[in-house]
Amino acid sequence: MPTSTFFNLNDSKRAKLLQAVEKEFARAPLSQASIANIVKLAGVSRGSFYQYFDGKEDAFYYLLKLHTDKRRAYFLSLLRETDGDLMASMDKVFRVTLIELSEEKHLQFLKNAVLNVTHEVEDSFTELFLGKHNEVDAMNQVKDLVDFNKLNIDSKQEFFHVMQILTSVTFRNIVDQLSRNLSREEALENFRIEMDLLSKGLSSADR
Amino acid sequence: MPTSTFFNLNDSKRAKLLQAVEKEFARAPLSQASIANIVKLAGVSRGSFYQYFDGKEDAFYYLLKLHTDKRRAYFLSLLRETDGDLMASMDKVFRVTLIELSEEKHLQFLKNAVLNVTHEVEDSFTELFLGKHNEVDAMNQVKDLVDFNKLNIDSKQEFFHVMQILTSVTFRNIVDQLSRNLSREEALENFRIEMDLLSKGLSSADR
DNA sequence: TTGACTTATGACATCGTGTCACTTAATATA
DNA sequence: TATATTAAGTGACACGATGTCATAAGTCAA
Repeated sequence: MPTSTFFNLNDSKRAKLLQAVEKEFARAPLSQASIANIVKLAGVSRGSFYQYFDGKEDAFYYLLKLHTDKRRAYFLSLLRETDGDLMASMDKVFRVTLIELSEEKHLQFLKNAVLNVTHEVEDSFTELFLGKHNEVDAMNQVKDLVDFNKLNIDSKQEFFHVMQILTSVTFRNIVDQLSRNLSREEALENFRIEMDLLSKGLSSADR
Repeated sequence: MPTSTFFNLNDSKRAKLLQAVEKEFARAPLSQASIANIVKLAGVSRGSFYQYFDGKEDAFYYLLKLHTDKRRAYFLSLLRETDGDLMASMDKVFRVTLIELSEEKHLQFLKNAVLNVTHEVEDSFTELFLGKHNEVDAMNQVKDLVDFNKLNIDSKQEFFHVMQILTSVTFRNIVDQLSRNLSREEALENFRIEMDLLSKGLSSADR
């Protein structure tokens, strides 16, 4: 996390910094981004950067967190709108993310993030839906909203795994769309097929 | 891919090189590994290294490929043994991988690879089961072996997506085991639950 | 004004990368 | 065998990036 010094900054300076960080991480993936570029863009000295952040990873993950926090809030609002229909909410969030990825100005940053996904990044996306493993609140928040009757589960313990599965598959679909440059229609169709398969089950024995 | 010069090397020298590469990537993840260490371990000059590989990424992915090729062959043999039972084969491959990860000497290298998974690494693992997207052969090899009657699919097109789903979920379970340091029992139990859920379907509506 | 504390700076030591002119070895050719 | 040609091996070097540190500048309260 950024230091308190960073959060003490006045709004405009903080914003300028974040803008510079985003621009650099949009230009290049984490491993190739350079602090020299960030400080040049932000118009601050190299020393200052290290007073705000631990290093470029710190800046990167903070920025990513800002993005995922927003999406997470959106996901929760969807759960409310759909009376806790998990599959429907997941479906909607996927669609909206696809559209945003092909439009919004943050595209290139997110693309770099997704395509160079490290374990931490993937976790960060998992948090999008589940919240931190230790942050019991966040997980419970989702739990409270979901209508379990719409799900084919016997115990509440299984719910956690349903979320794991849905997150893995959804995330993979997003990565696929970006890396294989699928059209939006193709990506949506692929996702629909996989959600159907998940709904109805993969094994004929269980029918 | 390594250069032809590399493949022209005599066996012992090539082996020594690969050993050095593996040792360094076991010590540190891709981004922190250094070529200086590799050449020191292998007893060759820096210039030579660049005559064999394009850079450290090249060496890393080549080594990873050697590992996944082996596992892929094993997966195919399992499909033969189980008369094309996809779920059972997947289950077995997961179990065996877990055991190997906690025993074999390659543990640390694979751990570093898995935990710092970039998109390419994940793809590489997907290839484990599916083969390269362009390598039609490999995908067909799997297709030929799988008993479709055991799967709840209407078309052969859906088979591709079944594989995608199973791969994502299995891969995520392996990552989880390593990153959260689960006991083998916990990891197996989690995986069993998720495979069951996948088999029977997530939605109550489809029952 | 002084002192205490926070913020800002950029030069610097250190390390890693990729290249290149050059040497050495191997192989072919006459 | 002598010579030409091609392949393999080398390490010094230029370049760029990182993280630190001594020092300067700003802020605020007594």
